[in-house]
Amino acid sequence: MNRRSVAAKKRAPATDKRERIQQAAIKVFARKGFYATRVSEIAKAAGVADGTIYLYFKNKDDVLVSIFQDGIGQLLDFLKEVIERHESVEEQIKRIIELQLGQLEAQRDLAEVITVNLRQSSRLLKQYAAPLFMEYLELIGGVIAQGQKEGVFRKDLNPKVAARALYGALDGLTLTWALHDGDPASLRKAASQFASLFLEGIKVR
Amino acid sequence: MNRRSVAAKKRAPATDKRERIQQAAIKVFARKGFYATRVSEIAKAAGVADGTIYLYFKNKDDVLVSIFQDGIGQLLDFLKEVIERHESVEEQIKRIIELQLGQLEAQRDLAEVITVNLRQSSRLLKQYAAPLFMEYLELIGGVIAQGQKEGVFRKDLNPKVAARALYGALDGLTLTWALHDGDPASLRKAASQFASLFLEGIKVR
Amino acid sequence: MNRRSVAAKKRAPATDKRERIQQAAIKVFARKGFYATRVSEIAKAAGVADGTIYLYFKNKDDVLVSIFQDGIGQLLDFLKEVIERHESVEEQIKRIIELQLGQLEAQRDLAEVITVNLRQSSRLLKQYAAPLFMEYLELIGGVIAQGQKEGVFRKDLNPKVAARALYGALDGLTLTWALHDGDPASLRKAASQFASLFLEGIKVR
Amino acid sequence: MNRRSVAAKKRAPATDKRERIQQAAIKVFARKGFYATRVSEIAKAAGVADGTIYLYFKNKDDVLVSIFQDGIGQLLDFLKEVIERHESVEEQIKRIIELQLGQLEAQRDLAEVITVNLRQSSRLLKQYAAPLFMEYLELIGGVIAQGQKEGVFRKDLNPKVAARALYGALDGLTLTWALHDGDPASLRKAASQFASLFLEGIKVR
DNA sequence: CATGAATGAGTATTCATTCAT
DNA sequence: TATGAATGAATACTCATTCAT
Repeated sequence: MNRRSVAAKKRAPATDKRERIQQAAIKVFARKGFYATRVSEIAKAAGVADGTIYLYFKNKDDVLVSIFQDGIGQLLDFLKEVIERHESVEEQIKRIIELQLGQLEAQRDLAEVITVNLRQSSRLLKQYAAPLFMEYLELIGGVIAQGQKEGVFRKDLNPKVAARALYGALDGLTLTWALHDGDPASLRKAASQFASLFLEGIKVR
Repeated sequence: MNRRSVAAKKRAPATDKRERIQQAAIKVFARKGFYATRVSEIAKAAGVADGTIYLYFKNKDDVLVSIFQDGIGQLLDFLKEVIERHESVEEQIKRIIELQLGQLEAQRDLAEVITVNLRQSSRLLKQYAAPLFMEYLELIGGVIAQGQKEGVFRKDLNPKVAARALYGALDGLTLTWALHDGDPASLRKAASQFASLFLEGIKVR
Repeated sequence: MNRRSVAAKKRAPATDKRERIQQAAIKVFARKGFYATRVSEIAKAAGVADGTIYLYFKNKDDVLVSIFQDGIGQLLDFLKEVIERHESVEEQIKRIIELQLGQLEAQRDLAEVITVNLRQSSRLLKQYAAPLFMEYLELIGGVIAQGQKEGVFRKDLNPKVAARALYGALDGLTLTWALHDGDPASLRKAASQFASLFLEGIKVR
Repeated sequence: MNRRSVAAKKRAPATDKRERIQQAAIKVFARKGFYATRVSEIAKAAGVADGTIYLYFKNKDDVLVSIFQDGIGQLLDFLKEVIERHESVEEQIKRIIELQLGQLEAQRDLAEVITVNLRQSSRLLKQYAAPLFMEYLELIGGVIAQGQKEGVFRKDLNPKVAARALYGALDGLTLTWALHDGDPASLRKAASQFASLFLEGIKVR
């Protein structure tokens, strides 16, 4: 404990700074886009020198990737929790929807970075985002497959297709919300409406 | 026909070259992404000199925008046609889904450019894509509202939310398809499955 | 005669066009400067196609050089006439001053092109302008030397120095006039005042 | 002294580099002209990287303008000193002539840059040079006006015209010297001869 | 003679990254 | 760890010139 806190004294400020840089980057990326953002702008927004960024990240790409990984990683953790809680699959789907939209609602800038900026480099998208994406989609697909096995969800739908459609719909709602609206209430309302639409569509009648 | 060929004598070569540049750009953009693509690469792929591109487009951005505008414009035209044909709203939704997926299925590179590359410049996305995008969404929203008026679709769903979700789901299906799968059959199958899911979810019971 | 007029039918329009291009170039050069002027702008101002300019001039430099040569050439011709008229040297100096200022007063744009634009290319200045310049200066120097021989002008002044100073003073008056004033009357008044100043300064007392 | 060296610790290297770039630019501009000079050539001559130039100057234009401003600024400072020393106006005129020619004689390249290169961009000339130029002319004009008030100089000459002619003559002498001669002695001799010519011409008899 | 579409060499400027302090 | 001055590779775009018609 003592050792940890001693170590913390040395690590904490560093972690702090890393996070400060990430937060600054999220803000600037959201406002100007990844390519239009200068490393010096991130540094300025984070209150550090340009060179300092390279002490915490390999390069500019790495800053974006780390933001995505941390963001989607958190989402994955939450998702796993939801699934493990053994609720009904129907309830799980509801939670997934609330989670994805709710998570981002709280961090509009992060939402824009993940939905928009990440696509700015096909290379990054394919290399880093896709695998995590697939993991996320597979978890959702698993829930749907489980629902089919339980006889709750229609069996004539490919779970992967349903999962992709679900994710895409949520991404689309987030995108238009992030670009135009920005009102938290509207996103929450959209979430519940879409949940109803999706569940009615997928449930066995 | 005769008239067309007469007109062609003056316009065809120019239009031809413009289109050749666009097609070349679609290919290169899809492969390397917008920002990573060099103007000289587009020129080379199109078989023209670098400077020639600037006789047909204002700048590199303009090339991307024109691709999107022509692509989405075509989609809009088809969509309007579908709606005007006075089919049932249910049928219209089916056609919209087939249309959007079918249109892109035929042009995988274009699909990737529109779903991925366009988001590479927030500025372009907001400035040029958003308006056409909104028009597209409004047309879909109109179909849904019409269905509600006819008593066919549930009235507890906001047409705009449903439209965005629909578009997003299709975009998501296209994205994963363009990035991973690429098999035309799978996209068509996904289309019919998703149509069923969406319609079951939105119809009045 | 008949043959000449027949030939004229073929040559006249050509000469016409050459001059039209020169006049157009003078206007545009004066307004935007040599380097900032596009060949296409000259073409447009002259009402010809870009390529046509290359039928009458070797290149863009050649257009400027030809303007200078024709302008200074005319000045040289007039100057020789003045000297040959056997007036008193004092009278000749007066005429030179009136000539240089008067010639340009009538063509303000040409004045700016010669005083300002020609210096825009050191290469052109050294290669084409300098020799003609020297000829001009030598003519003036000759007048001064003649005045010294006649005992009218002070012998303690190097004729070359006096000639350069005379030319420079006139150039300076023209430059400020072309850049700021532009009122013909003021240039004429300046001419007579400077003539008085210069002659009083050079005459033997 | 001590204070200067302390300040130097922080400022000197920067100022040093800025000046090194200016000196290099003067050399290259004089040899090749402003437009024909590549930024990379200046950088190479100054022994810095291309990008470094942009840490000290806004752009290529700014390099030229700064050279002129520093050069003419120094001349203005000296000129004010001369005038403040309360010498006779006649003496002041002599000093002005010696100053302008002497100043440049010591720096032939700077002379060529100021007399030739500066005119290469009408825009720069009008925007940056003209104001300082006018200040210089007004100082000279003031000396002449003072001489008229004292009854030493002829009152039938417009002080502004006389000042412009004086400046132009000196500029002309410098120009031909910089382009052809280059012998310091000849410029000094020309200075005294021209001073005599000008003063004899302007003095009341 | 005249055209103007096409060419492609040529360059100022930016900005991610480094490294001496 | 932190800095930020210096680097220099990399590239969109321009525009004088050509040449097929």
